Amino acid sequence: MGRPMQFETDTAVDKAMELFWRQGYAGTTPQELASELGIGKGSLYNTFESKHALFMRALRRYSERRLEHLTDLFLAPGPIGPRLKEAMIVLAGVGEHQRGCVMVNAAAELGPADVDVNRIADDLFTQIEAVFRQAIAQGQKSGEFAVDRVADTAASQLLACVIGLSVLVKAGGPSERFRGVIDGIVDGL
Amino acid sequence: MGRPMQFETDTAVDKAMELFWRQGYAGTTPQELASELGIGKGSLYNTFESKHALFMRALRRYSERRLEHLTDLFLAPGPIGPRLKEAMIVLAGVGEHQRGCVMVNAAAELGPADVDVNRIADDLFTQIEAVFRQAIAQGQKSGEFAVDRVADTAASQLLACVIGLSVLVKAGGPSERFRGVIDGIVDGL
DNA sequence: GCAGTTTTTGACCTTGAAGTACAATAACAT
DNA sequence: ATGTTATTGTACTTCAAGGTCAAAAACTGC
Repeated sequence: MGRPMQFETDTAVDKAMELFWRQGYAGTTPQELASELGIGKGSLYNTFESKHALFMRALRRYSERRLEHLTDLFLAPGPIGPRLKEAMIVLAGVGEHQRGCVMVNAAAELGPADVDVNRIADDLFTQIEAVFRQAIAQGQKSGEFAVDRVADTAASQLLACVIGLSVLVKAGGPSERFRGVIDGIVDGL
Repeated sequence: MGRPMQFETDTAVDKAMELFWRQGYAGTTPQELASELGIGKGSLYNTFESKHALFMRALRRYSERRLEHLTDLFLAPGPIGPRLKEAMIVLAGVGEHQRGCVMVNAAAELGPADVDVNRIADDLFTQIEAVFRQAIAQGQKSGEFAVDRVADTAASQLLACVIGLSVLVKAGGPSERFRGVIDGIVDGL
C-alpha cells in the first residue's frame, strides 16, 4: 500500500489555520507552513495542491468550527441573551490575543480580488447572520426581547458589530470596552 | 536651483492611496505604483523612502480626509441623525464599488505585526469614535436622541458597526441592506 | 527478501518583488 | 549660451516566495 502518511491531514489544516490567523495570507510563506506543520515543503505540496488551496481549506474548517459552536449555543437551554453575548465574544475573538477573526481578516486582505475566498467569507457571514436572526426571533417569541424591531435588520446589525469588533480586537484595545459594546447592543434588543 | 519636480507629491499620494485601497498592501507592487502615478520607479523611490513609507503616508492622508469630512458634517446645521447616517455611509464605503475602508483593510491585513500601520489605524478609529460620541451627546442634549444610553458605549457601537459594514461592503452585498442597518442603529439612539 | 507502491525530504529551479545605481536629460540662474 | 544641480527611468542586483523533482524511506503482498 505504500508508505503511510506521517501526519494527520486534519491536524495539519488546523495548524495552518492557526498560522494564517496570526500572519495573514500574504504574510505566511510555504516554508513557515511546512515548519509549523512539522513536515517538508514537498509533503506540503503533495498533500495540498497549493498555498491558496490550503488557505481555503483552513477557512472552510474555520467556518465549520464556528457554525458548530454557534449551533451548540443555540440549542442550549435558558435565556437567549447571554448566549448571544457569548457567541459574539467568541466570534469577535474578544480576549483572544489580538487575532480577530480569520475570515474577517481574509475578506479584508483579499477582498473581491479573490473570488473563492470571498465566497467562503460571504457564506460564513450569511450563515452567522441567519443564526442571529433565529436567535432574535426566538427571544422575541419568548418575550425576552422587544418585538418592535425587525429581526432581519437587527441580525445584520449584530453581524456588522461582531465583524467590526474583530477588527478592533486585532488592532488592540481593552476587552472591557468590547464586552461593554456587546452587552449594550444585546440588552437593547 | 536645479530642475523642479514634474509631479505633485500630494497628487501622487492620493493616487497611491487609491491603488492600495483597491489592491491592499502586499497586493500592490512598486511597478504598479509607478505606473499609476505616471512616473518611473526611480522617481518613486527618490520621492518616497519605500513602499511601506508611501503606504503609511497614504493612510495618514486618508485619515486627514475622513476627519475633515466628519468635522464638516458635524459643524453643519440641522438635526444630527441624518448627518450621522451620512457619515457612516461614507466611512463604510456603502455604494462605493466594493472597496470598503482602506484603514480597515490595512488593520486587518497587517494587524499587530506592523506597529506603525496599527498605530495609524488605531488613531483614526479613536478619533472617529470621539466624533461619534460628541454627535450623540449633542443629539441627546437637543432632545433628538434618548438620554438613557451612555454616549460612550453607543459611540463604540457605531464605530464597530461602521467597520463591520466596510468589511461586508468589500465582500459584496446589496447597499440597501447596509443602509437599513445604519438607519436602524441611528434611529434607535 | 524482493517487487511494487506511496510518502517524505531537501535541494533545486523559476519568477518576480523590492530596492539601487547611474547615465541621460531637463530646468534653472547668470 | 553655459555651468550647475535635480530629476528621471532603465538596467541591474539581490533575495525570497512559490513550487518541482529525483532519490531515499516505509509499507504490503508474494
